[in-house]
Amino acid sequence: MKDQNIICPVALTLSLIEGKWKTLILRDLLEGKKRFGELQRSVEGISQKVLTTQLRALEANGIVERIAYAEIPPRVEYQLSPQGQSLHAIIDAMRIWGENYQMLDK
Amino acid sequence: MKDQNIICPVALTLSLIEGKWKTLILRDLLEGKKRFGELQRSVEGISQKVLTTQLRALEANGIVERIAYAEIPPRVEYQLSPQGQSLHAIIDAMRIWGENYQMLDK
DNA sequence: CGGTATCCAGGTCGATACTG
DNA sequence: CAGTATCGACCTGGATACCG
Repeated sequence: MKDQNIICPVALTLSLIEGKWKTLILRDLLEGKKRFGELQRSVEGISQKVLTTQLRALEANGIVERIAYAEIPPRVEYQLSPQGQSLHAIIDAMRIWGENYQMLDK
Repeated sequence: MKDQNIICPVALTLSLIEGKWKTLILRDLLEGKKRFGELQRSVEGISQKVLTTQLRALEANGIVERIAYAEIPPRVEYQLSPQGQSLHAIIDAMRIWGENYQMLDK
């Protein structure tokens, strides 16, 4: 957790969802529960290591929940926590803003 | 502009406001027009070089406007563009979310 | 299947010095 | 006052190989 987050809640929120991949992961998890392999396919171009890192970070921050089944072969599912679900409105707002922004050319 | 922004408007929006300093700069500019030196004092800890870089990036993306006066000593003011103003709701939403998040300890 | 371990490349940020 | 220039440190992310 960065130092500035203490004084700037905006930076706090942002720190939880920023980065090259987190929004893409969240976008997919907003659709519902997903397995590790599913995420790796839907978040195109991400490596195993980085997907693991990002999911661990989201989990540590209470945004996603990890459910491991004791099976052979192993199965692990990820889903948004209630905290994560509550980001839905913000992500939607950013999506809409981004779509408008795109239409003004650039 | 990153490649994924083409397919993910959320990532597009995020790319414009993320980073260690941009939210802090935007937070201050939401209050109104500011001079370079004012920003450097209110965004505590930022170096001249980085503040310049960040402002240039925000300007290039149409979020802030730069007004230089041909005076001695020089005077430069920065203010949000209409596009930048339209981020207000999103930044507010993130601030509120962050405040709630903080209260759940962590 | 769902990870770790290792090593490396690129970019961002910081410190410092200098300038119109 | 409001920058630019230079150099170096750190950190994120990428490639690849291996593991329970």
